[in-house]
Amino acid sequence: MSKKRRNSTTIFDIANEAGVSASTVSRVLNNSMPVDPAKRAAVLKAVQNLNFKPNLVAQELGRGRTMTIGILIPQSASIFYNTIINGIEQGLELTPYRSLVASSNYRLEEERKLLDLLVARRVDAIVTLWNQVDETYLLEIAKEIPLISIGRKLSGLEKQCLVVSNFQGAYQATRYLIERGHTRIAHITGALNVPDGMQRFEGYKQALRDAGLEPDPQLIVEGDFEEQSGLFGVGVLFTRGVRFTALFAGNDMMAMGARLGFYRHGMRVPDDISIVGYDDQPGSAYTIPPLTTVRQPLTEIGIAAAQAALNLIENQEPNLPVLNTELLIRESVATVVRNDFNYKVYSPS
Amino acid sequence: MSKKRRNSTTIFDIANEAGVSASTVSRVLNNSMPVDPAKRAAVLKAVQNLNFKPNLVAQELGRGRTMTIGILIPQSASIFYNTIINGIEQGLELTPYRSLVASSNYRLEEERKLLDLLVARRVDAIVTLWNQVDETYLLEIAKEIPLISIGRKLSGLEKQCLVVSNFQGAYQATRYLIERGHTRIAHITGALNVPDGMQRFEGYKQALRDAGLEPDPQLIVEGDFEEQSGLFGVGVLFTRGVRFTALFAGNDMMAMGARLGFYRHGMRVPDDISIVGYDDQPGSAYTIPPLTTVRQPLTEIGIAAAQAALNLIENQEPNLPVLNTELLIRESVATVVRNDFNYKVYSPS
DNA sequence: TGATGTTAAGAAAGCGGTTTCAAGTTATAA
DNA sequence: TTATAACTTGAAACCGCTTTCTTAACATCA
Repeated sequence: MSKKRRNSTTIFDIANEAGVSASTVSRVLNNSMPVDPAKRAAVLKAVQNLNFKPNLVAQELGRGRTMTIGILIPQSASIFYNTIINGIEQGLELTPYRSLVASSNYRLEEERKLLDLLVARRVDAIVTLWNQVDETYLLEIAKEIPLISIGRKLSGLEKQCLVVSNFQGAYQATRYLIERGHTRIAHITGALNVPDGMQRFEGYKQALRDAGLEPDPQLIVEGDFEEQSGLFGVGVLFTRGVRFTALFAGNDMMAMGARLGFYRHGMRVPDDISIVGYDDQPGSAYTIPPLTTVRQPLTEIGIAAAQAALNLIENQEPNLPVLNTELLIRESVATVVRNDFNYKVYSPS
Repeated sequence: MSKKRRNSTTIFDIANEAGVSASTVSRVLNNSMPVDPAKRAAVLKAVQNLNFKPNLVAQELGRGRTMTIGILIPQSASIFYNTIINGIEQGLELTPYRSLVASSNYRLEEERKLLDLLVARRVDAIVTLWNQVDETYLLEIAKEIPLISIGRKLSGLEKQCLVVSNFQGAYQATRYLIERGHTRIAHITGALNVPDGMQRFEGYKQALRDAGLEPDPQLIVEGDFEEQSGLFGVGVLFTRGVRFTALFAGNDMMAMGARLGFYRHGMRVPDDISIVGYDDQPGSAYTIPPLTTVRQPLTEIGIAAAQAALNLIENQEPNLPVLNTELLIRESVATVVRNDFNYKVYSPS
């Protein structure tokens, strides 16, 4: 069980081979101090000969810094989060820092454990994505380690939080449908126990009200961000026998589910029904028809988070920007000639 | 720049507080040896009081093992690879091992660098996914560190490689189309400079030949696994003015691109044209219509790889299973009444 | 009861680097 | 030419744990 693997050539072997001291080897390898060219060459040759790879673990311990930014995400098999991670890595590219990602797969206790793990690994900073850990615990950690929170506001730590307004995005989407002449706009919400779902829901309602339309409970179905619930939601709307010409889905996955629902009922998009999604997930540009949706600047978010984390490490202001959503207009929305007295009526099959 | 963060409470602080030696603290924390219950309690209390989190880096150095499996993937923002990673993590769940993933984003030099990084981090084993590094280099590494290669055969290391037959999957898909009465089956290939693309292409051709159909170059377009090339491929087929009733795409993304192409030309799927994809990526069950596709058992691949890596660490046979593809029949294929003299003819709008 | 075998627990030696410290060299200035 | 400053470089301490070595206390057996 506890076999050690203590064999690798060390800095001392190099020192031997090159006829210098270990300190010198270290200095050559790190370029941390001037070294006699001849010795430097000797060291480099020895490194070559013995195929020496410095032990990063030892380096980290010796230096007391790991040059690592820990990233905590809710789910690894998600392009959404991974796009942000890509952004973070882009932001780290020209620095000596690396990233270390941990995924909780939506399990709360796991999330906390992984957070502990990152701390135990002594990462130099932590970036969390839509985490759900108790705020007090997180604040505790933030006292010790530079922390950036994406997708979740932490009270007292506003400057270290980056949240793209869901409200605004949903408002934008709904507003757009209204402008295209839709007045009966259904909404399949995201999970309402997470802020994003709720905030998008609020944005939807506000846009309606601002246009003088009262949100109709009959047009609202609670979903959970999964395709399944989009499909199901359409079923619910149909069994309610309610009329609507457009649907705003809490995210693209549900939009796709809903779109399948319409397909099953023989309804054409956008001719018979318009759809707007949220997230612009990869593939949304290739749905039938290409989906109009709200895009969050994921890569930019990642880059900004990385920069902020670095700033924090250097004891500077995080300096997070305000980022906004963008409505990507594709082909899933049709303009309707507004006619308040003559809605089309859709009924199940 | 080189500010150290040498503050955290150590095992010695605990030892002090608890009135025991550091060794004892270690023994309590690791349950590695029996310790007097009173002292154990004292240690545990001290750990509580001082909110002690052992330094993982120091542990790793001290033990000479990191309890970490390094994973090298070509792209992080890909559900395909991440599903395998999930599998690996599942396979590691009940063990003391953790995973560390590194993504090269399809950059060859980066791939090699990351491999070096994993080695430098002294991971206990490495799992590579469809890597492209020079084989000799990889074999070199495999001599030092237990290595499992997924998606790529390494000569001389067959037992440590897990490759699900692309040939078989493609054969299966094509065969299915033939069985449903299709004889004019187009193929948009994957990137032909990677084995997967080529092997699927071969499987397609073989299935045709085995059915007495000669592959028609006019029906074949080279793609690159991206949606874009699927869309483009359909355009090419149309401008060729060639007739076909079915399309086998090298993967689901290209199938989606192609599907959009058909949509643009006003063709219905599957009524006018049948499609089969490859990979069963998430969302493929929710395309319009739901896509018939070839599934690779990704999670199982991951689990198997994890187990094999662990075996290797324990100096046992890797024991990788043979895993097969599965054809998921959904709704994108129609049966045609076979009529060799009366193909439908499709021409660009 | 004395000799021997077990055990618990502290001291100390790693692990493989980095960095401080001090000494030895060489360059600079007077 | 000599005193002094500026570098290079090796020795040694250190990072925070684990693990071996040793010793002291205690149990076992004849």
